Amino acid sequence: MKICGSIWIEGKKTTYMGVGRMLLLEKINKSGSISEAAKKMKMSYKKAWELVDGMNNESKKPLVIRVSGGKGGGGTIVTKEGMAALKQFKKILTDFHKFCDKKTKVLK
Amino acid sequence: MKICGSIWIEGKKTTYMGVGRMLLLEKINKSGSISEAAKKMKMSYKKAWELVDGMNNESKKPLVIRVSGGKGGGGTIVTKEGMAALKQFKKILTDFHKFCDKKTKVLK
DNA sequence: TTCCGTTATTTTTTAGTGTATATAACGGTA
DNA sequence: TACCGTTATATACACTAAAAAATAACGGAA
Repeated sequence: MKICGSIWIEGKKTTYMGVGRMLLLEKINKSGSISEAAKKMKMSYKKAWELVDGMNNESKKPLVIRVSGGKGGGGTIVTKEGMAALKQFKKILTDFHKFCDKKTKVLK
Repeated sequence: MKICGSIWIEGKKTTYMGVGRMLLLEKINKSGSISEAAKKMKMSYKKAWELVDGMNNESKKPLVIRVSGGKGGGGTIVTKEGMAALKQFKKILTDFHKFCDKKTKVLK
């Protein structure tokens, strides 16, 4: 028996940040491309684009900046705000895992 | 912005206890019937039966006892162990809600 | 024996969600 | 201008998960 769970940050209309979005942002940050990140995630480009678009809409300042056309066809970079959001959520996530582990020990 | 989440107790093969199962058990306890509880939950009987069956399988001692046929067609009662499991999970749930509220306040 | 309402099980239908596919738009570079 | 690889967008398809529906099994009571 083990306590499991999931946690996320809810915005006005949709989810602002969650585990999937976190992993996606990290891969965008590494590759500089939504399409590349989507491949790594084994996720359709459309799905990845929707997640990114949703996050940007929920945030005052965009978490990523997307460029279409130009050198190399364009690309996507994670902004300072995006990196901060990542850090913030990771902290919440580790605390949540601690919470679950603690509750699991009490369980039996 | 608000921290949201869900939490449950995972057994060996499937979920042992969660919010849906908790509500279902409570309604079975009131009505003495899976089919009646399923109606209240606006859930198909099959789904309710599968949840109940799964819980019983995950537990050493059954959380409910089911009787098919007989007076009134049969029925289902929640055992002492079932009530204890309910109480245990409710405690975890309220602590989890506190956790989320606390994290939401820190959020900004 | 027949009736009743429940549990138990199988099959069919439906709804929703993600994927695949195709196409357009973009804008710097050669 | 033509090319390139990306972002952006629409449409059609596939698949899964849930619900709905239909049927069987059960066992006490009349």
